[in-house]
Amino acid sequence: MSVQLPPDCPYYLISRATLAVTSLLKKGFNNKEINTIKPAYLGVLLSLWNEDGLRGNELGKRAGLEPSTMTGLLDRMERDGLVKREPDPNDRRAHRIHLTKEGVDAEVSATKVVSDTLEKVFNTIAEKDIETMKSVLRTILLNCGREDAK
Amino acid sequence: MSVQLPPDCPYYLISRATLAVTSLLKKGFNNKEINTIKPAYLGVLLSLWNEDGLRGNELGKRAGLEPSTMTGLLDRMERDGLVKREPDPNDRRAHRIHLTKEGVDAEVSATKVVSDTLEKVFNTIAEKDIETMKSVLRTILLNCGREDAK
DNA sequence: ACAATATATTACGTATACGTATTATTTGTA
DNA sequence: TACAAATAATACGTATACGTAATATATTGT
Repeated sequence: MSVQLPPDCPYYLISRATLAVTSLLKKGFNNKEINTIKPAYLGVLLSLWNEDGLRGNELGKRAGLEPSTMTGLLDRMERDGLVKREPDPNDRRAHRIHLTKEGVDAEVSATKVVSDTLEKVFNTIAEKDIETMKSVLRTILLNCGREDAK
Repeated sequence: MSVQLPPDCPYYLISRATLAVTSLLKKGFNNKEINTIKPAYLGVLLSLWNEDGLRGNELGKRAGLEPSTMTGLLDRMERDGLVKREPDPNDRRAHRIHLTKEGVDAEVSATKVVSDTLEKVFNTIAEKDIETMKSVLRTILLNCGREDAK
């Protein structure tokens, strides 16, 4: 494969698309009753809305993030009042991450922002093409030696 | 479109794929004669190898980056000896960005790292599926209100 | 010609993510 | 059981990218 100029390079397009969608989500989270949520919080929130009290460890795995990334992310989420770290009674190395009331209450409006945004971004695209893209992206992750690809 | 859990969400997959490929490129640039190149430099370098002496301004447009992002990027590239800012004789607000000898010389080995990496990442994927993905990504950029989509 | 506007760039603060090193525990094994 | 190895988390430095505000210079419209 030859090196292509940015606008034709798949890597360029993937990078730009990531930034563009992230930027749209950020805007969505900025003019609502929920202005404490940031795009990076979503991976954690989705996991916790589904199952509260997971370890930072486990949250990182589910979101595909390194442990050292989780530290700062959870710092910001705690600062913004969405979660609280609690000591794990069974393992003194670990913390359990619990949603605060605010974190729980954010689910409805945050979910709406996310679906509205994804709707806007993806609704003009044929379902089968999205599936093709997802499959290609999973293969890319595998080829990069990632387990995240499931 | 409903909010999907991370491993099934196209946005999650796009984000992870971006990080995974970037990480692979970074590794490629780390055990070679060229250890000053970082993935983010590529957009600038590709433009300058093609046409030296562009403005920071123009480089940002071609790479799809904000002007304020270019400042830091060019700072690091100058620090790493790849480019040099020169005053633009026709416009005292502007700079022309010129490759140093090291920047020029890096082309061959850097291009090799990039093609080897992209080869590894994409070669198991059918060409038509890559094209489908690229087309979907361009539509995503358009739906996000980006001009980058060309 | 000059005021208003636009453009090129930088400065600064923040978010996001990594890698490496460190600390505190827990687990597994000799 | 003692000690090595693994695990959970944090600390720290760095890269990457944005947005907003500031500065300097050009361009435009009157």
